Amino acid sequence: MPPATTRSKAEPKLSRPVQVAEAIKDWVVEQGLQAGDRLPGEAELIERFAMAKGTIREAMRILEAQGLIKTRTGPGGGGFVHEVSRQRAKALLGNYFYFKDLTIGDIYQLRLALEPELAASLAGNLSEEVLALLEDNIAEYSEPAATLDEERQQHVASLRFHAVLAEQAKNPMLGFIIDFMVNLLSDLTVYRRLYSPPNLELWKQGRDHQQRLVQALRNSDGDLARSIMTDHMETAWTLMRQQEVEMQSRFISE
Amino acid sequence: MPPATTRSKAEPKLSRPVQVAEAIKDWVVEQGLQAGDRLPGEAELIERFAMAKGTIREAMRILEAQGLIKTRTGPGGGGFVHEVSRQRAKALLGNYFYFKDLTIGDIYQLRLALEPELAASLAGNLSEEVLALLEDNIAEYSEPAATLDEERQQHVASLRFHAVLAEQAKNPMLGFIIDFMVNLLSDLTVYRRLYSPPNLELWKQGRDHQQRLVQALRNSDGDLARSIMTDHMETAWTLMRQQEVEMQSRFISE
DNA sequence: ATCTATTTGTACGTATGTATT
DNA sequence: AAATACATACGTACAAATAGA
Repeated sequence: MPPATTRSKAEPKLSRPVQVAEAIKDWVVEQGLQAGDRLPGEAELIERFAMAKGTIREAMRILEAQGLIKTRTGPGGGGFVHEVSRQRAKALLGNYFYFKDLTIGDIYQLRLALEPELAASLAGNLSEEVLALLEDNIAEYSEPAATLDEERQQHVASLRFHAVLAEQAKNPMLGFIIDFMVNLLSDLTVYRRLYSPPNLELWKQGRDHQQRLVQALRNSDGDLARSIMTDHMETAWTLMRQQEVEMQSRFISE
Repeated sequence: MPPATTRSKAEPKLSRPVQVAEAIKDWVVEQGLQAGDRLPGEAELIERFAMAKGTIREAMRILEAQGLIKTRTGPGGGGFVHEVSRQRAKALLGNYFYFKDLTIGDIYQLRLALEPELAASLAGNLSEEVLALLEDNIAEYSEPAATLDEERQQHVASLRFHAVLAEQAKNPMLGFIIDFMVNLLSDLTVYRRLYSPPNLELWKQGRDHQQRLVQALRNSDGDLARSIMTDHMETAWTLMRQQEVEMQSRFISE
C-alpha cells in the first residue's frame, strides 16, 4: 500500500484510530506486503501500538471501508491485504458525485471524448470469445421493444455492451472511467415523456452502430471503430435528450 | 446520501458495523439530511440499533473513512453529514490505481482526450481573476530552469496551471478526472536521464502554448483553445517520453 | 462428525478528553 | 471557572466462526 503524501496543511488532529490506520498502511508498504498477505492479529497490534482493542478494531474498519483489507475470523484468520476492487472504487467515487449533481450532458460529454478512444485502442485486440459476447449482447435488442419495461431492459443491456468493452481496456484508467459512467447511467431511472413515442429511427441507428463496431474491431480497423463509436455516442446522446431523463444520484454500496 | 443499490449477489455476510453503517446511510437519505446536518448521538444510535457502543463507533468510522461524515466532540457534538471532499475522493480512487500499475502513456492518452475538451468549454467562461492567476502561474517558469531541482519545481508549477483549469470546469466529472491525473503526475518523482539534456525547444513550446491558451480563453475562442491544448498535450507527452520517468504509485492520504 | 484451539466479533462498564455554555 | 454534554479510549468478559485433529 502507498505511504502518506506530504501533509501540506497542519491538520487539526487525527483521531487515534486514523493514526493507527495510517501507521498500518505505511507499515504494509514498508514491508512490501502484497494482496493476500496477512497482517498481524489484533492481539499483536494491541501490543505493538499499545492501544486498546476497540481502537485497533476501529482502525481496521477504516482500512476495510477503503477496500484495502478484508478480515476473517477463526484460526489463521485476521486482516489480509486486499486489492481495492473495481466495484468498491466505483462505490466510493460515486459517493463523491452524489453531492455534485451531474447532468446527463456531463456524462455524455465525457463518453463522447473517451469511448471512441477506447474503441480505437481495442481494434484487433479482442479475443473471438469477447467478440462473440458482444454479438450475443446485441442480439438481446435485435427487435424494438414492445413494452416500456422491455425498453428499459434493452437500454440496460445496450449499456452492458460498453461495460464489456471497458473491461477489455488496456488502459486501466480509461476502462475504469467508462465503466463508472456506464454504471451511473444504468442506475438511472429513465422516464420517457408520455406523448413522445420512442424514436425508432435513432434506436435502429444505435443498434446498427454496435453491429458495425464489432466488425471494425474484428477487422482491426481502429480508425473506423473510432468513427463509428463517435457517431454512436452522438446518437445515444440525442436519444437521451429526446427522452425525459432525470438524473437520480444515489449511493452505491458494494 | 444514496441508498444501497440492488444487492445482486447473495453476499456472504456483512459484519454488524457495516450493516449499521449502511442503515445509517439509508436513514440519512430517507430523512433527506444535507451536508452539515447532525445525526443522532452515540447514545441514541446505541438505543435505536440496540447495539453496543463499540459497534456503533466502528460504523461511524466506516462512514468517516468514506468521507461521508465528520465527528466532533463536546456539547452539540456528534456525527455530521459531510460532502465528500475532492481530496478525499482522489485519495480513495488513488488506492484503487495503486494496484493497477498505470503508465505515463495511460495518463497522457486520457489527458489528450480530455484536456482539449475542457479548454474549449472554458473559453469565455473564466473571470479575469482566474485568467490573471493563470498568467501569474506561467510567470513562474518564464525562464528555463538552471538546476535539476528548479526544473522539478517548474514541472509541478506547470501542472498547477492545469489544476486551476480543472477547478473551473462546469462539468464536475471532467474537472475531477483531470485534477486527479494532475495530482498523480505531481506526485511522480521525475528522474531525467543523466546524459540527455533537457529539451529546451520542447520546453519553450510548452510555455508558449500556455500563454497562447490563456489568450484564446480570454477571447472566447473555444476552437483555438482546444487546438492549442491538443498541441500542448502532445508536446508534454513527448517531453515525458524523452525524460526517464518512472511511475511510482503510492497511497495518498487526505 | 465432534471436539478443540485460535482468532475475530460483540457487549458493557468505567474513565478520560474536549468543547460549549 | 465550573458544570455539562458529548465523543474518545480502555479493559475485560463472552459469543461466534473457522481450521485442524
